[in-house]
Amino acid sequence: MLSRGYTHVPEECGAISEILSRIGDKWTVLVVSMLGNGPMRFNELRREIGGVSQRMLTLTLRGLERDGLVTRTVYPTVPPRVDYELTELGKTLLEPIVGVAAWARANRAKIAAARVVYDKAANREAKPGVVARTPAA
Amino acid sequence: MLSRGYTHVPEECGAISEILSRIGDKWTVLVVSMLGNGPMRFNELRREIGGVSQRMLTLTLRGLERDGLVTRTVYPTVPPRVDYELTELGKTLLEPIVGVAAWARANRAKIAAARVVYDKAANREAKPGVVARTPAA
DNA sequence: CAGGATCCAGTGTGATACTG
DNA sequence: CAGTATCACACTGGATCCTG
Repeated sequence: MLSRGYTHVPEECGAISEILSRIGDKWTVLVVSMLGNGPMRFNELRREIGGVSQRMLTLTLRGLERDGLVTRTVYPTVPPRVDYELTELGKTLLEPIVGVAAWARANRAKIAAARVVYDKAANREAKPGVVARTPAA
Repeated sequence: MLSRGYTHVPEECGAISEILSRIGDKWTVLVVSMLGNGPMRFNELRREIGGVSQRMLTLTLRGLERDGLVTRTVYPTVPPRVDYELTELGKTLLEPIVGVAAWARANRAKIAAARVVYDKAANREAKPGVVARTPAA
């Protein structure tokens, strides 16, 4: 496990961080996951994901296209039809991504519990008798 | 995989998305990775990571602590000494995280190349003869 | 249907200065 | 050493309106 001899290369950190924040944005993982089931149209994705604005879905897809993770296929029909599909590179991303997603799903309860504990402790030590942090909500 | 019968549960998406953006922020993955090598002190982390502001490192560590992923141990000496260490839960996160990090490291060249191609194409069709997008940088 | 353009609010991030 | 406090700012993301 990372043995002990893990060599930290600062230069790589920048690059990796950048990619990480790409896939760490609000919709990328969701979109890639959905596309893992096969090609989808724009509004199809929009419906399935739910809660994503038109703008953000467009931006997310553009970004993924730019990074060579999805292809965008336009059928010049009327009304227009656009299919999005994972590239081979995109499909390889699927595996690590579902790994993280699985972890998140498996551990979100523990995390939620940890937060409750932490917040409670924070409130106690904050200033006993005074307002404290959580504003009632 | 994801077989075809992947069931999309919108409720889970919210929760997963939230966790994803937690670990998808700018420093979390880096910090967890470093801590994977064993406990570290505040400024030790700061130095090793490089480029992280004091504020952001503090915020990141607080967040991880709140989520039960790292422990914070204060030694009441002078000068003060604080050790950060992964919890058991934190260590389980290490595996999926290095999976993604490995993917990022392995494919950043392809991504960079894809961007060049995409941007070049975008520039050509943008307005032939005019400035175009990349602002010189 | 797909998505471009605009405007606006929230917040994530950083620089700096100060403290126990 | 290990923070906290404050400010300033860019960027993310959403709502809305418009077009081919």
